Amino acid sequence: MSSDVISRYKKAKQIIESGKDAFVSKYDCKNTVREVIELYSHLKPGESKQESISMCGRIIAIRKHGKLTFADIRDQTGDIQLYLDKKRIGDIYDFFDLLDIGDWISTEGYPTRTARGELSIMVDKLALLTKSLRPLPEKWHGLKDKEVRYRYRYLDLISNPKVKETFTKRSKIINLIRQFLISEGFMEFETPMLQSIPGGATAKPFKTHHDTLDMDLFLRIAPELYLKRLIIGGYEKVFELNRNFRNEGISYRHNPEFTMLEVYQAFVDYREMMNLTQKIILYIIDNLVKGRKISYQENEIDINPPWREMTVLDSIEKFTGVKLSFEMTRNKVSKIADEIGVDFHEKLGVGGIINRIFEKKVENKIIQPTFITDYPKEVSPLAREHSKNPNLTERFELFIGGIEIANAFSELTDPLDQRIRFEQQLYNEEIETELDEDFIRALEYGMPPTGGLGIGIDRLVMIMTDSASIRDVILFPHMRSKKE
RNA sequence: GAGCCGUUAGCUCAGCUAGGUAGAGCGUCAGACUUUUAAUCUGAGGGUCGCAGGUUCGAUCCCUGCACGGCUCACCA
Repeated sequence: MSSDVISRYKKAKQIIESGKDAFVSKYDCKNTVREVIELYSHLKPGESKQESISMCGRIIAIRKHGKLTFADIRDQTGDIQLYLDKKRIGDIYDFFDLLDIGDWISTEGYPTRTARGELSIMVDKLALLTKSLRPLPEKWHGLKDKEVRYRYRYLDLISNPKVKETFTKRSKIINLIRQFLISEGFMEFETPMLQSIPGGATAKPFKTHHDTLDMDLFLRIAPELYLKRLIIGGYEKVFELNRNFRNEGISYRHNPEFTMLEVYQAFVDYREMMNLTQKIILYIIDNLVKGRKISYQENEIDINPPWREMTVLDSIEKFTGVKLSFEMTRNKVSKIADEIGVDFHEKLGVGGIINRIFEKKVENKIIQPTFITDYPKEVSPLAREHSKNPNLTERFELFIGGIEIANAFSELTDPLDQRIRFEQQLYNEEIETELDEDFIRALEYGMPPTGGLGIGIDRLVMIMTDSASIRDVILFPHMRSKKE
């Protein structure tokens, strides 16, 4: 045990032996720091106001000057300085010697502005709420070690104000999305996270087992097929905003569990989903930051519409100079892929290879908000065939900052076509799963024309908070366990 | 899964080029101090140098393996 910890334990013992509580059960905190700062912003240096203030907070700095001590405390709303004068509060002043940075305290006093211009509380009463037994990371350099920051995120939140800002924004973004969709007449539902056939996407699922039913279950990779059942059931505007799980690699934009918004609306197509996507993101940005320009990593991104729209083929031509067509032979397309250094699975057809070229050569270059359209049917097993070209689907993806943010399509409502697509998918993907007959059955009862949209919330938060890695917008990212 | 890099005091980091069992700042502890806000000044304590082997008279330093992490790639509609 370090000397810091030992000394804190000693102080805690001393406090308890003196008859005080080092871990009290509650306290009625009447004022927040922000309130106090706003209420008394008018005080001039040297001026005081004889009004009693009662606050709670964590000690984040102590500056002792003999018979005078300054301490900064922090609550959720901000930081404020305490002014302790031994002449005014002899016993409390001595008691304060047993307190450390990190301790939670309650305090009462009156507001005053010091000669140096710092709004402070002249302390009359002060009590310990919770003793902190471990030292917090150093105040000036903060906590930098990424392993410690991710493993002990609470320390990261205490030490790095920007981190706290990021997660505050994340919470607001999620709240704004719900607020917007509900105001537009959508209803939020919760569909199974444990599914017997993981569908709605192609990804390796996490497997688990239910003992009583004695059946294998999978953590969902997407809620899609269940939300569509709700459309079939007669709800016309539905959404779900919750976690998906994919048992795949971790990268700056992939985490095994991630948060997804899925929205379905009856009687509309993917063009309307495009409008909705834009409306959601504009609603967020207008309620979150000033203006519609944000900087993401090295780039300035202009969220102000209209957003660019480009087909998959046009975007490939723009960024690689290569002209492709879905009417080309597989031989020709695969040769081109080889030439520009894109490898691909041998089972892929023309559409699959073109999609692969797009992913490898284009995606991360699309910085400004751009809707990419006309995705090949081969890689869109749940999307309706394009009305003008049977090789394509009515689908778009939205890219911002080089990251795929949204994916949407006019939903495939034809159960016969859906069966064929599922069968092709099972053949192509080598995923150990079975055809979801129950979903086909649901489609057979009739799904109205429907537009569907998925937005990757973690990635959207990355863009909105200028975070380079998805782990910076997930509070507790997964780590290997570490023996201590 | 692969490559590269990292792991030294509570935190942030030096030291390793050329092997001789470790330093700084902040924090801690003791003392001084009635207007500080990275307070200041004086002094003290604090280390299994990630873990395990190997080479060596001697390893934080060189070598091997392992653990954990980071970045990049792979995987990922």
